[in-house]
Amino acid sequence: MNYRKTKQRERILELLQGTKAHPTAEWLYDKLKTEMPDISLGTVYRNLKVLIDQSEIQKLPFGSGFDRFDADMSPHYHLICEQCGSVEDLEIPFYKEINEQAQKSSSFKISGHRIEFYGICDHCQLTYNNNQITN
Amino acid sequence: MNYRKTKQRERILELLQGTKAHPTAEWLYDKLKTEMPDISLGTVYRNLKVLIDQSEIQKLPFGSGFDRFDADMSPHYHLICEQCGSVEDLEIPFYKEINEQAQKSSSFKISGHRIEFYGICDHCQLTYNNNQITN
DNA sequence: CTGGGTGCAAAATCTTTGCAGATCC
DNA sequence: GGATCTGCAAAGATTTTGCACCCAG
Repeated sequence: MNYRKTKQRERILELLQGTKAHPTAEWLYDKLKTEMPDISLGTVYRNLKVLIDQSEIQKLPFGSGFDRFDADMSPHYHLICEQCGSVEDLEIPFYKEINEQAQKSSSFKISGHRIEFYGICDHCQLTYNNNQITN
Repeated sequence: MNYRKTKQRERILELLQGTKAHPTAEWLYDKLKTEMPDISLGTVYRNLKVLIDQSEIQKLPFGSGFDRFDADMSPHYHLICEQCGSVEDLEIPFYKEINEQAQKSSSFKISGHRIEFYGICDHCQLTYNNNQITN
């Protein structure tokens, strides 16, 4: 993609760089509407995608995708395949201590944590090269 | 809530206990439809909620909620307030080594990880008691 | 000029909910 | 019998996309 420079994208990046609020698309949209009354939410989403592609920002995905459900209630971590989206359990010990370590650096009252590892699953490792070629 | 025993809920729990796939609601719905052709997605979602309330299962939330965006591209972790949903950066060193440790226990090709800490933010700690009473 | 970008609105995706009838205890 | 549950369908909530016009390079 040969991206151009636009006012909208420029301001979205500036807003994100100027806040610690980890904004949602809606938050950015509301801010921008005061200075560009005609801007649309679609434009915000499209530009966020471009900025991610340019590695200017990152997405913390809480919203898109599917919720998943797990009958294993023991504390454990998950592996997520970036190719096919499959989720597996990771068999490593649960780091209880990490909560206390985090607590030292924050005024939050920390009650728990969650770790997800990202990578490529067995099945996709076998077919990955093919996919690379055909994409 | 005084929950009853129903075929639908029973089977949803059995299916979740019998798989390592970390299913989505849709996956469960599709499986169930072969044995209960009239079951609805709404029923699946409602029962998942009940099972969570009963601590029989847990939700891995990738879908509900809002995506958030962050212009800080350095590897870092996040704190999420369970009361108000606000997100803050956590100032602790990034554990690069944890990827290698996880790699030893998995055949995934691991490329990264993400940690989120859950707790109550400063502001909500101040108002928490009030909320408890009024809720 | 021309391909990328925009606003608008409709559509897509995932989840929740109102309602009337069915079911469990 | 009455509270809980169900199927159905509509509504919510969030994100994506088609289209016609616009604008940066």
